[in-house]
Amino acid sequence: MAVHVLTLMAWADDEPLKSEHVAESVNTNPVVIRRMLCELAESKLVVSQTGSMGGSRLARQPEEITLLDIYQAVESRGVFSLHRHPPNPDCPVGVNIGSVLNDVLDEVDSAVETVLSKITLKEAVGRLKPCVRTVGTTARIAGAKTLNAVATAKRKNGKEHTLSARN
Amino acid sequence: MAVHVLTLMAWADDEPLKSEHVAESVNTNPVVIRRMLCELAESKLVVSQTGSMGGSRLARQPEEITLLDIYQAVESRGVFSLHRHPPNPDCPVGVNIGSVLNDVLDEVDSAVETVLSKITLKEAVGRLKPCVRTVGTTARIAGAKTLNAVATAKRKNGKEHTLSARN
DNA sequence: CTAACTGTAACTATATTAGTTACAGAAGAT
DNA sequence: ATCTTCTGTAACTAATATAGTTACAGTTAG
Repeated sequence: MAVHVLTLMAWADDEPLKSEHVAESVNTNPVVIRRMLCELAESKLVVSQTGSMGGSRLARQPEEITLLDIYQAVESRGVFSLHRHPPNPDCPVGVNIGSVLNDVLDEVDSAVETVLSKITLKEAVGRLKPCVRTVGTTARIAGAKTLNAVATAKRKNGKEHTLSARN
Repeated sequence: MAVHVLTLMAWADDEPLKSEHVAESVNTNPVVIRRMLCELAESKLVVSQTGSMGGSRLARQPEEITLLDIYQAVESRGVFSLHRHPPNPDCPVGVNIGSVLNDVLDEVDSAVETVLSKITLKEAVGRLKPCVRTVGTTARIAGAKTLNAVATAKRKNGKEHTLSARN
């Protein structure tokens, strides 16, 4: 989800976006977005401006933000987690399995990080654009204003709920 | 946790283990173990025998089971998941972000799978043994019987709860 | 000063997983 | 045959994590 949010901002091209409008695109609540933006701000990925005409924009250029940066900013735990209760210390396997698993987890994590570090936000937007083009070039030129319009249009509809997601 | 269970079995060297004893080592409930064992049995990683003197053992040799096999048997969803609700289809970014993210998710998943596929159960046990040796060689020779003894010893103590885990 | 924003606390809702109790059925032991 | 010791599985409760909601204080442009 955080990737979605930052992609929006990269797409809006330095125009500050309001949490309400971002929420419309992500199809969620503005507060959820603001919470996430706070995390992203702590990691210096976005800057927000309070007050009227405020909003959030990227703190760096899209080519200087990788998916790894985003992942580290919002994801607290690693890819997998260990036992919820510690294994039995009286069992020869139980005592030592933890350190073995931790080594494996470290290997997995660093593999994931390697993949994510190779993808920048700019690339993500690039992967997006070929599809967007089919809608028409006006959307691209309009930038942030388009999002605004979309949000306004959506506001009059009821809510709907369907699938599942975290990024 | 599944890795823990299968490591126990590899360690027990083809001796069938009872769910109750495995549960003692993992420090959880026998039913939780049996549920997991059922999943592992569906994936043909273990075989179980009902009835008295029953139990479970590995269906293949430890060197023929990788952590990827275990991961795929037990973990239903990929490493990350997508939006819990679908993004706004009226937003140019919202419509297309899903397919972009799916591509990324696929890359991440295959990186994880590559790492896991390179580690066999036999190796996991090997990483374990240097530590176990410090306890004394008797434990190693005793095999399944040792687990039994450990379980019996533990049974008289109260319960305790502390940390966190999934594999 | 006011309107339009963000930041954040406090709470509720939902989903996933673990743990528990209970019991039917399988197979060795007698 | 039947008792005992196991697995398999259903049905429920508990714990945890995340999302969503409401509410409001603080900030800034006009």
